[in-house]
Amino acid sequence: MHIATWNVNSLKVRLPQVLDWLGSHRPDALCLQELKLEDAKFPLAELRAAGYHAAFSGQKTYNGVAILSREPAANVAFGIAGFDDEQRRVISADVRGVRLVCAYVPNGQSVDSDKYRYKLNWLAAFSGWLARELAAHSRLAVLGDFNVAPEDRDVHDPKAWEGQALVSPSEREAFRRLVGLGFKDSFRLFEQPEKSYTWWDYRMNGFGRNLGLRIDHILLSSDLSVNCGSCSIDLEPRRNERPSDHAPVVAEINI
DNA sequence: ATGGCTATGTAGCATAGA
Repeated sequence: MHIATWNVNSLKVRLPQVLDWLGSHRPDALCLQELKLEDAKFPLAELRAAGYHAAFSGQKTYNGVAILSREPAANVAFGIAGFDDEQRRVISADVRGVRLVCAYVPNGQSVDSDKYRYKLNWLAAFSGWLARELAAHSRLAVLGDFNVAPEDRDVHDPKAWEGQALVSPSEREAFRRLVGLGFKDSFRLFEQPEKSYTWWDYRMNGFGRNLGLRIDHILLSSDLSVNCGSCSIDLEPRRNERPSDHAPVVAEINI
């Protein structure tokens, strides 16, 4: 079973690339973030024609998440139970007996902003809810744009980023606490190339110079992680014309 | 170097992203 996550930064703009990618990789499930479109404009027919079902939670202009799957998803749920949030950032569903949580964690902007406080509150609520989800689903995967680079090796220039949003100690602590509920960062289960990142700034030829951050992750519960055969970042779509600023991450689970 | 680039909403720029 192959599962993947990709922040597409507008599904409207990136739809041809998503369809291409689905065609060449045929994942069992693909989690998308930053759809930036309302549900009425979700390209269901095009995805169905490509052989994929979709569960989605969209929003005009901002946010929006979806789970695409070859087999229809079951038990679709929206948001974080017990945490009221206008922003469409979480969708969950069962695909082939695995509980998938697709998440778009807030960016946080800067550490002295309201958005940063919202991010930390959001992560606390997310962790509390995931603890309950983990108790209910032994086969649980959390995929998405976490907007946290967990360690200095996930940052192209740790000195330059020190103390900023995405790498600040409080965010990293929140990420560690979340993983500590009983997950593995699937990417770190394996030997990986140095300077592996999933996001690069559009400006200053960030991708060409590999000035990136690893902020998109696939977290696996113990029952899944022991059966994880690989996890890798697919750099190819970042080389496309009009690319998303994020690259997809793919994990293979032998179940 | 507080710039640089992209997408959206909406009509010349503002906001957001990371």
